[in-house]
Amino acid sequence: MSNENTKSFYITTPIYYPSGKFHIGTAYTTVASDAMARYKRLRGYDVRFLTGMDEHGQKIQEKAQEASLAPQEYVDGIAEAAKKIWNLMDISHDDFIRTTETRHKEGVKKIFQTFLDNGDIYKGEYEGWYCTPDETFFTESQLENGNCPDCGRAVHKVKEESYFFNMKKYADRLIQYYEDNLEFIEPESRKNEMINNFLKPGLEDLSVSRTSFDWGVKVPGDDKHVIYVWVDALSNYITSLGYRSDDDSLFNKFWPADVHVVGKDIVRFHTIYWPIFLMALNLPLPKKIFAHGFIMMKDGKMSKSKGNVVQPEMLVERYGLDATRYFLLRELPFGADGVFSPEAFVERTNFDLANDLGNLLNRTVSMMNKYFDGVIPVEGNEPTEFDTALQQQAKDVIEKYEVNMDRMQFSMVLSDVWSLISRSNKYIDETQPWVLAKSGDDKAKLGSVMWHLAESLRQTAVLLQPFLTNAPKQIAEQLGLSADALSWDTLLDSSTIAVGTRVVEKGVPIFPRLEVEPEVAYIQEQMRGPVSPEIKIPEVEEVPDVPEITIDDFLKVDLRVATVLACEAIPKADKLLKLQLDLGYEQRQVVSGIAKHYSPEELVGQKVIVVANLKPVKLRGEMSQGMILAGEKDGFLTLATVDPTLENGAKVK
RNA sequence: GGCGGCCUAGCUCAGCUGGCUAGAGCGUACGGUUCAUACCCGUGAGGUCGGGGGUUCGAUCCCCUCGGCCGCCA
Repeated sequence: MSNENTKSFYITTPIYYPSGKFHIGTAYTTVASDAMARYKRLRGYDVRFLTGMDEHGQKIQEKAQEASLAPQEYVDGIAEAAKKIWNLMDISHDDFIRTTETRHKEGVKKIFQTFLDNGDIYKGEYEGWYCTPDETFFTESQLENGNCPDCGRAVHKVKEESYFFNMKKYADRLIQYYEDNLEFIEPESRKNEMINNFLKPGLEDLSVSRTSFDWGVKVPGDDKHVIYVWVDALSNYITSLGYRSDDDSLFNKFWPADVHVVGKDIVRFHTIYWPIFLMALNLPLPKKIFAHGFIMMKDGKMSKSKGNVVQPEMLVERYGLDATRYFLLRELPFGADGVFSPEAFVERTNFDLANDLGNLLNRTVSMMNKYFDGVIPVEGNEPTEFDTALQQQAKDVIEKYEVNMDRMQFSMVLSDVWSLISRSNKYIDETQPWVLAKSGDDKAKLGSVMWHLAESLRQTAVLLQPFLTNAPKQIAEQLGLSADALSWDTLLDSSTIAVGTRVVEKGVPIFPRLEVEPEVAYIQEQMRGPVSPEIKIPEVEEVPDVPEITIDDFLKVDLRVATVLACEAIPKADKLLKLQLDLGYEQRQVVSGIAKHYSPEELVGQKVIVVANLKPVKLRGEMSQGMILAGEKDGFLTLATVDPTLENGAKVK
């Protein structure tokens, strides 16, 4: 252990943006990174695991204002909530960086200054369209029907002085780096996307400052400008290590990072901008960017309006942390999207944890007590074919485990570990200990069977440590083993279980079996229910400045009640639905941007309000004669409803 | 519209550079067992590997094409 050649391992999660809640997707990223960090520690690496919060930006400034808080107070509250949930999830991070901390801000200033000094940054003028709620800029051509392509809300034109980073200068070097480091971006498909969509067509310079708000790090020597999100946020990976501070020993030890774990939505920033910033700083690039997928629900993405948001706290509180972590890491292939369903969660917990693993431990402990007064017997002298098969399985699993762990294929690793658990259950059937117990003279043979079971469970416990944070300890406790018996080095050391080790007298099931239907119903209920009050930020609806109109202006709008007769999606347009409406006096077709909020089926038969005298327009090749009204909140659209007794064609005023 | 990916048993998915009777889990039918959390173990049924064409001695795996789904970009 006291080896000065100990290898280091630096792993990071993204720093999360305080949008007011931590759903299960955020927990997923963090738990997966945690599993990797724990594994590397288990293997003797000197690990540094970083997570944190991205606390600057216009949106936060506004949210704080709405909540009548200073921005700092606002983010302080959320940072506390974040720390609380990571504590709940047993996240073993070594550091928690907040971009509002001095250590970070000082680092960012130095980094920006270097870019300026080296001529990588120049001052220019930015022109584009800005979506305030999304805090994103768009070019003219990116807009959809003149609105934000992400959320469909109105955008406004902005033109401001800005600093730009000259990306082109480093593009070739970056491509070369991709080629020299084939495993830099995983999964590989993400790399192809970056090359085909950004690098091949040529990089555009990146705007790296803003003057429209001031909640951020000021540009050195130009207070009007705030350093914009990506330079600020990405730098956390090195400022947290004390890069260019008085003490940069951590930086020297841990940089370059071994892996930045990110969601697939921010791959571009981590595989293009971040490496280029590092090149401009003349620093080595991270070894790997691993992009994981999203947790989807059966009916698509999680959203409040669909009532399918899963809060990790809810799962942990009712089913325990291990069951929650197990589900996330086992059910979803790391790197691809996966689906959460209450049924799958309950079944995984029952089948894998309760029936296979929990029950194996329980029956083993029970037999030790029944046949050997609770003392684990010694290994037999001559292994039977069953013993050999069991041990071989363990060896095979360990071998695959190491390979797949390095590839961060957590679901595969767990599946392999369960093949050892299954093999152990089968081993009991093969050896039939209860038969051996009856024929008194096979005591040694029976003892050997018991030893093999204990050993196999011990190995399982060792292997599960990166994933489950309680079960391995519980297994060791019930078997009467010390913590030392769970170190990686003991995996294949058959002398680890000390002679005379005594198991607990009564093994309590470590994973109680769940009743399927009530629990599925419970989870569904929670998903529908009000968002947990855990992190409640008072929200005040933004009241936009809209000029007053007269009653005459209003009467120009011909609003009519109509019934949706038919509705279908428009191919190649994921936001648009084509509706056939009955206005009483006529039928007409309207194209509406609500596909993300309503399915065609649920709209048929609905009464809606139509702007009947809107100038017809062609959208995606389809005529739209009018517009249906919907209310919007946080990007979610809800149709304006009408009393069903109002007849089609009735005027609304 | 451009680039890329996917479509394998009822369900969710494995199948590396083409080669024995195409696999796993769940579900299902039947059987075994009792140490155990009504758990565990075994056997069977079930697939024209999206459709069509091609290359090859041989293709789920390569090429072309059609259809459906998805990702990134525009």
